[in-house]
Amino acid sequence: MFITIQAKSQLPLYEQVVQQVKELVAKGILKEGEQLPSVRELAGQIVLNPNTVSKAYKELERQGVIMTLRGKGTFIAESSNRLVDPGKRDLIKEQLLRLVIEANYASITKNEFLTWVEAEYRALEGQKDEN
Amino acid sequence: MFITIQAKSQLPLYEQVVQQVKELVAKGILKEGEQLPSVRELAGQIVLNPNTVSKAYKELERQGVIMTLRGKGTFIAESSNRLVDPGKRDLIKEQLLRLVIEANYASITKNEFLTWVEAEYRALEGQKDEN
Amino acid sequence: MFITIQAKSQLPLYEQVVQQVKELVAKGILKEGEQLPSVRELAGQIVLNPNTVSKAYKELERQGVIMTLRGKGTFIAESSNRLVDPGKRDLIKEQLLRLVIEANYASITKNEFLTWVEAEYRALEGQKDEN
Amino acid sequence: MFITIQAKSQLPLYEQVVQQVKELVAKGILKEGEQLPSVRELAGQIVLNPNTVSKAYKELERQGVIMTLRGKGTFIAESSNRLVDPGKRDLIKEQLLRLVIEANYASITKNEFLTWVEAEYRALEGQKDEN
DNA sequence: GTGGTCTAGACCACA
DNA sequence: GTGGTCTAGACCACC
Repeated sequence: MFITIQAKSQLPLYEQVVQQVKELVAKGILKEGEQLPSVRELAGQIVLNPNTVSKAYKELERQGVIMTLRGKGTFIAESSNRLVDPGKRDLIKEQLLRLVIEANYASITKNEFLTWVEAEYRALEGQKDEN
Repeated sequence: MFITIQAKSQLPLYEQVVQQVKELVAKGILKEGEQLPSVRELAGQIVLNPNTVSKAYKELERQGVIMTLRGKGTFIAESSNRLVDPGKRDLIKEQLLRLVIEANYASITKNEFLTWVEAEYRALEGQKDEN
Repeated sequence: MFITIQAKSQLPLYEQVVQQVKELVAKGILKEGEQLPSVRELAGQIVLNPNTVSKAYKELERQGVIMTLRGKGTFIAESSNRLVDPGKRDLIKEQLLRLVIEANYASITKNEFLTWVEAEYRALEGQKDEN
Repeated sequence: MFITIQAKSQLPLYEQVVQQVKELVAKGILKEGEQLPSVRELAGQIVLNPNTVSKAYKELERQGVIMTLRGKGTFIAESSNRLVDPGKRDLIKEQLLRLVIEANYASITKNEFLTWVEAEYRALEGQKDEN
């Protein structure tokens, strides 16, 4: 699992784990049914408090991205089990508005911004056959 | 001043004020030199504690979006005085990556996402003659 | 009277007037016995509320830099009448310490700082025969 | 942490904290990575409201002097992260001019003033090996 | 009237 | 435990 944590980021540590697992799944690097390292194992690898990793796993499970089989371990769930929070679309649109305004203040042009979006979607689509 | 606060949002109240003022300025609805409502006045309008509004104004001043004249009030600053925090571009790119992944999980297609970006940039450019 | 006011400065407007009059006196541009413009006159020139100018004159009078002759006007006082607040030396030393630390954080070298001091003292000494 | 607050000073309490932390860092007494006392702890020590200390820490963080790790505490930042506000040099020069004029009125000679500057710069350079 | 500072005390998310 | 946010209410300097 290639997860890197930045202690200084404003994003909570457990959220960083959540985001990166979701990114790895979206890119097809982690595939359905694949087993994740245990909480303690991952906590050791990325030097985090196990409670923090546990919180990340709980959130991932809530979203239906992973599932825990008691006594067996944690696995990537089937994509059909994913949960999309109601109002998520609106929330994303709202956050996008904020981001565009901030980009505008940072003198980032529309074209530059669009290029970024394209690049990031392309990174996802490359290996995304099963999503 | 058309500012609306959503108590339920995860975004801090003072940040909501900051964002909305920046949006109004970016859209040209608030113009350079224009006076903002006083801290107490705005606090009354949007039903917030004056300290919270004050915090928002302080942050806006730090970013060079507004300026305060002692004893006189608060005004929209010249755009040349704007301050962009170092590393802001990278931060935006990072947040955009997160947003694209979330959009992907919410089944928002690339085209849809791009359309949103275009629309929001257009809303900014529409009235931005003097900025 | 060559006085310029910067509305944006954090220094109070009346203090700016006080400082600049003291500077003009220290440089010998305003000489003992010379008459100052009236409060209203000066307020008109530098576009300030007369109350603000009045406050500046009161402070200058308190420090013994100027004196008011009722019905006649306001004049530069004799230097022997000047008042130095007790503890002023310590206060200046303290402020200098703050300034040196700030200079240090702004990457201003000792030599650069010393050069500035020399230059500013020289500007005062040039015409200062009667101080 | 040797911080002392003077209630009578014209300088705001939180600014006194900011200045003194910057002084301790500049003198090398507080080193990179070192942990600062918690907001509540320092507030208790110097008998201030935690909010006031928090405000000081926020300002120090804004200047890149310290950094906070969520849930962990506050630490001295790497000196490479320091932020110098634009126009800071000019501001310092301006304040220096004011100080020199005040010194002049307080009968402080150029040599005396220069000696003070030298002494204070020396106090900074003495222990600054790793900055 | 304006904004700036400070206190007191509450609640919350994060680790 | 940590810092972050918010409210309520007070006092002050400046204009």
